[in-house]
Amino acid sequence: MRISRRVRFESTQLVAPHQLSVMARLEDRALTPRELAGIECVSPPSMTRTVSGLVERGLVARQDDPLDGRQVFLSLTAFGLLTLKETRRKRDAWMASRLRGISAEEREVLVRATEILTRLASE
Amino acid sequence: MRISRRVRFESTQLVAPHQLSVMARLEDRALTPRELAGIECVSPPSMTRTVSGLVERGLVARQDDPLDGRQVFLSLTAFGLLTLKETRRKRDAWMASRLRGISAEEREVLVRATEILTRLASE
DNA sequence: AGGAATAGTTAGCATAGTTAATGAGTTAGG
DNA sequence: CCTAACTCATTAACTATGCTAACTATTCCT
Repeated sequence: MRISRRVRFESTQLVAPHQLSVMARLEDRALTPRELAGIECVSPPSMTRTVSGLVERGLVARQDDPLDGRQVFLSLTAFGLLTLKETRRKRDAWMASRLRGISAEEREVLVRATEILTRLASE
Repeated sequence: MRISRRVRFESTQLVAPHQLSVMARLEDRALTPRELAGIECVSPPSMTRTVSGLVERGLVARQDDPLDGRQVFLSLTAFGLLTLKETRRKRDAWMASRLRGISAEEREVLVRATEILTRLASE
């Protein structure tokens, strides 16, 4: 929890972490709110609010599904893509400054740990 | 973020994670709200609320500092200690079930990664 | 003795999560 | 073919946890 809070604090303030996570999901392809909610382990209403914030700020666009009137497709706008990249750059700059202080061998440990945890979380 | 949410979800619901973290700090020795706020990277008012919740539930006790009337010492009650241990037991049972699925070598990677991240977060 | 600093709290606000209920759209069965 | 049941997204109302600013009480310092 402490590490998570610390990272949150240090990360850029441009876009909140959970918003950034959603934007990253939309980088590859458009998704529906329900799909996003499932991926992010959040209820659909939560995702609605998160997405609404992004839409208001012009980072994400809603598009009706022509085949299924109930559904909505969400995708990054050009501005959203730019912001995603910029936010990543800033966040990575902070992280890189921390990682410079540790050895290559320690970095490798973190890479492997991330793989293991990602696998455990997805099971 | 996703992993953090997942752990939160799977953890026992007896005590919220940030409350548990505070209780664990008090296991060794009594601390003041301010000290706890510093350790947990949280503002003093936030810590007041967290602690108040624990006091209301009989898990933590407030004691006036006889030497400095401004200060308060916080310590675990007997019930608090019991709850801490029980909550840990449940949480560890879930975590253990996940860790059973990975190799001893992978567990070692996680141990080392934790050490590295703890060091980075404390700098 | 009196002003500055410190500790804890209170009050008010923001964010992000939840469940329950609503409305629109789709699908399937009689 | 039309109605009943389901699905999707959203809204409403509530909870939890963080923050800053302001307040009270105490201590420290000159």
